[in-house]
Amino acid sequence: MKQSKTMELKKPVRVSLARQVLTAMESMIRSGKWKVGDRIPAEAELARAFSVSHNTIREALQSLIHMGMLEARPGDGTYVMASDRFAVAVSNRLKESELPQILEARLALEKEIARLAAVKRTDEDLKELENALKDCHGRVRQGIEDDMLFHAAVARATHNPVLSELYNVVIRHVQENLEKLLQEKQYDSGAMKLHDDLLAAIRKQEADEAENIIVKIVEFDTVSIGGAFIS
Amino acid sequence: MKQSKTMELKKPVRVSLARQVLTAMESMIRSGKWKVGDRIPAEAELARAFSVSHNTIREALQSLIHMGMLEARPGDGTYVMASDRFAVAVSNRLKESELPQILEARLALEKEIARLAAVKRTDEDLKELENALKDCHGRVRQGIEDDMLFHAAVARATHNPVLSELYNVVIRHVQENLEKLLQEKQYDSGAMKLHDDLLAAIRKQEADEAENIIVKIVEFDTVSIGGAFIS
DNA sequence: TTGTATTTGTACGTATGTATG
DNA sequence: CCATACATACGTACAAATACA
Repeated sequence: MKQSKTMELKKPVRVSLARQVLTAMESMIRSGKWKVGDRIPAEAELARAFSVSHNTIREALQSLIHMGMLEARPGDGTYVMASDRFAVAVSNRLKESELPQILEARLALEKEIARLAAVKRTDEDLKELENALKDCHGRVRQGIEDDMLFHAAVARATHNPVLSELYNVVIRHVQENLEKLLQEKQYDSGAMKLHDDLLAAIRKQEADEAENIIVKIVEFDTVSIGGAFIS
Repeated sequence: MKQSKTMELKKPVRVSLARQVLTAMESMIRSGKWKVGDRIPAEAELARAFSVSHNTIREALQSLIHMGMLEARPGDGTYVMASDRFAVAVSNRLKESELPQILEARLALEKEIARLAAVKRTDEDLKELENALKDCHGRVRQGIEDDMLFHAAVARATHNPVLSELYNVVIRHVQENLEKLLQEKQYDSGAMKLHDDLLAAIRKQEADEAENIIVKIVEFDTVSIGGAFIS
């Protein structure tokens, strides 16, 4: 009875000061003016800079803190912890999920990403994929990290930010779990040849083939994790 | 040099009052004590209820407001707008995305969801799917809404909350776009027979068949939207 | 070890704008 | 037009935690 009286009109004409400060700070972070790890100016200084009160600054800061983009350290300062609220929110959700569920989500995204990359890749994408794969072959030690970068490059080749951003968050969690489980054990990706095959399929723009290869790659990672669990 | 002085120890012993209030409020919303659409108590009342200051309450409220779970209406009150911060964050990200990209994400999720539902469905899941499909056949008018509920039931049958929660957000955006584009036009889902086929495939636990059917269903929706765009 | 400055955390009070009846 | 209730904003003060000399 109260919400839709005259009409279901939105009237965001009025934007609170705290929200203005919040968006200003968020854009400072997104633009890189405040980088991850930086300590931002003290509340009093920000209040002077924005010409608003201490409490207004505090409201904006607390919002960013609660959503995980900033961290306040009493007696020290306030530090930038992340640069993307979407990634933070998805990451927090994944943290309270089981690994098998995350791996299923990864497979869902990765299969379609492989297909789309094969269909939509440009010549520039191919260059980047070749470079990423070269890094994989070069270093044996940091296999997992380079492996992730190659997959991220494939995701970028879909030219679909929704899919690639989502995938990046998911694959980061998978990577962290892989690192925990296979600490000393050489990663040594037996999937290395499969990566060459994947690049070849994407180059030929063969979607079905790309998907089949990705399935094998993900299966490889999955049994690695599963094996580490059992043994 | 500053963050890891003695050790990289976490010390979550100290939890700010505002954060305690925030989590308390968030659990009130998640638990359903504060439902979507409800007006929550005034700030002064909350301050008394939680035995904290007006500003502390305000900090917690503003955080929930800024992340989209609450909405403050001056001279009126504060209302609950959403019940899940993860869903809100994903939804906000989708709002600034193009429909084709959202549809690609939907296809990625839906294909794997169909496979997993076929593999993992229980007899209880089958019951729910049959009921949801019955509703689809019953009403012709609200085709889109019931259609969405059936797909949501399929997602639930995967028993993977990550996938199903993500899918629910995505499909809601697709639905809203469908409704906008096909307002008066009867939805009349030519995909209706396909839904029967999908249920049959899930019943037989045939993953490949379920995936193939889902691809056809999504294609149907996609051309509906595309056609509406062109004409 | 001690003390001091800095910074965040908590709290109260006050004034103003805005919607409702 | 007035009274009420609520949100918004500011100012101030002090407490607690940390850094650094």
